[in-house]
Amino acid sequence: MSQETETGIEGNNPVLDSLNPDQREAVEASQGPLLIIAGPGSGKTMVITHRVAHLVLSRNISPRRIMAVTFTNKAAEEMKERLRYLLGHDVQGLTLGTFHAICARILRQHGDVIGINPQFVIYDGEDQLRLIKQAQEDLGIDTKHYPPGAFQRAISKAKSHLYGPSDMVQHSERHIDKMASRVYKHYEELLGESYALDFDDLIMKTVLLFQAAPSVLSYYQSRYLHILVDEFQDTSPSQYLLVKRLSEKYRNICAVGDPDQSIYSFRFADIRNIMDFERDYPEAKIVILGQSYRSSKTILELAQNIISQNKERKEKKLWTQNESGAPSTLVEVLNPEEEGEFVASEAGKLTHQGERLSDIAVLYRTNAQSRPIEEALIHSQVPYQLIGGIRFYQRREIKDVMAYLRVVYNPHDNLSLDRVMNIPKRGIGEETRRKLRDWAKEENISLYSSLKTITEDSPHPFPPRTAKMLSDFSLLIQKIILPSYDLELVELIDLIVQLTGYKDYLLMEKDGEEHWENIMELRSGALSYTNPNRRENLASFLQNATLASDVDELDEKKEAVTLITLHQAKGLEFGIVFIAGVEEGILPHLRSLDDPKDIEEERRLFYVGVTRAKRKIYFLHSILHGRGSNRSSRFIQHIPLRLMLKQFWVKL
DNA sequence: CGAAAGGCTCTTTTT
DNA sequence: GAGCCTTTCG
Repeated sequence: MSQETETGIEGNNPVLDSLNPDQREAVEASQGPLLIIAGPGSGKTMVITHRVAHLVLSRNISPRRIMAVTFTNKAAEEMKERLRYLLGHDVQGLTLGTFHAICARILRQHGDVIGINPQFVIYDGEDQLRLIKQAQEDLGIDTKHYPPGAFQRAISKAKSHLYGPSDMVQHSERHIDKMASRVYKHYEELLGESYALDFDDLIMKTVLLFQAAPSVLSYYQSRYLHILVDEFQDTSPSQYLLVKRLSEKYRNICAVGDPDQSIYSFRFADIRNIMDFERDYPEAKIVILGQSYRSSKTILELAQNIISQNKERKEKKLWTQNESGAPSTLVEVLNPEEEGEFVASEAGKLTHQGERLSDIAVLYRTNAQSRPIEEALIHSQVPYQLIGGIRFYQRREIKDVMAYLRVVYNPHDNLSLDRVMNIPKRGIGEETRRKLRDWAKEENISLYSSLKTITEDSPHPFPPRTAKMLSDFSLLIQKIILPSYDLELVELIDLIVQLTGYKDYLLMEKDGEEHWENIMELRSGALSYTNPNRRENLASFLQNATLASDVDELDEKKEAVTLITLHQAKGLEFGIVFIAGVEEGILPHLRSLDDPKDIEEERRLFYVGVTRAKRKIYFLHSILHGRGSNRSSRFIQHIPLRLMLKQFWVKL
């Protein structure tokens, strides 16, 4: 995939010479708001990177004065890498990262203005759910009748729109909304007591900080002469407001995205942001990147054929100078197991034809679909790498150790302390923990503080045996916390594992070895944290762990088939792409069937999948699925034969 | 009151 | 199959 210079004049500007006229325009327009609508494979990442390089090299703008927001940490890393190449040295001072990472940094630095402890910990979805559950219990709201997940969603939605608990009921008198508002309010109190923020808080509180402290806002506004936002179609209202505020002074905001690839509405991303952009910045320059350097003509045409069926969209022309390429194939198999077997067998054939496994991917709608494919690949000894599923940092044993580390970092993190209190099992059960929570609440102190006051002759509400267990645990935590300031991160992990007997605990259970190996992997990850400031090390280790995404783990060079969800595949490309489960009920997903808007999003998701491919796509449709039979997806109903062949696959 | 074992339900996508 | 809950035993 090499891109030729189209100017015909051999320049000496490595930042501009490799670009086509549209890309070049997008890179060079360095004054005022700019909206780049970038079709799949149109060199979007290159444009953003070169734009930054151009600002630094040709416009003499200090990297310190540029902010670039990416969708994943991996994208940020890659961008850093390419900038290093273009500039010939490391970029110093550039603000580059995801919304969450950038906001976390701002809040650690200036959050104290609105009462945020700079040592805050970040709660992920699971932590969030447990805390909401606790909030419900405190309020006496039955968690069975009112599932915590529903409140979690409601709260996340509110936060993404910058609504506080009281805003929730303002527009509604419904019983359930009132209840949600109460849960939200108490959940906030619990977060505050633990010096914790959830994902949505990172964005929301940053906006609130800017509102409460104009001087802080003005500092950042003056600093950031240029702001770039990638994947703009997937920003939430709070994220959009954030960049809008930040760019108010210079109005040099560059938004890059593709409405046809908007697939995160469930995370409250709002496609309207990209429309609002033109309204909010009427003077905005708009550049459309329509030339694809990725896909063959056949694939691009097929993709257009699919996406053009969406009603809610603006037509945009895509073209390519790539060759026509082979038609794609719709493969009908019997069941999901055979889907896997087909992939395994075809991957074998493809490698014989000179394809590399690293250039093959299997895309699917739901994580659960990966299993039969994995099994077939294992059986046929085809190496693969699975992205996502049960994420590394989400595994129980990893979260256990991380919880200990969090307690060391911030002993007031009640949730983590509560988690760790009986892991490994040390006789402090559910009932005792609840009693301790209630007691701490009465005394108006943190769990940690209450734990420390328990001695033989101090007043406490526990029977002697239980009190002994609690004070023993308290001493154990002291033994970890006290030396922690003098220990390397790895030594700290070792100390935790050793003092708690965590290894034996793990090995007692089934698959213990496997779990223990994960701990060892965590340990080797900790080795790379070599900041002489040990607190800083711990802080960034914890933060990176919670903000890490699955795609960050992807290794493009690895000689293995990549297994990945359609959502996570956004932004990636592969020579050969298999899309599994191209069936009604899976793609489009069952849960989207009754809302045309959701169907359109599913179609965009399918479009994202299709446009990952450079040379060939296999659509897999298994006729039998779980309990019943499935029709093939409506998304492939009207694709002409010259673009897509049909094939029945029968296992030999 | 805690731990272990067995039965139950539910399962979209994720920073 | 994983997490959640109930049951039963210590």
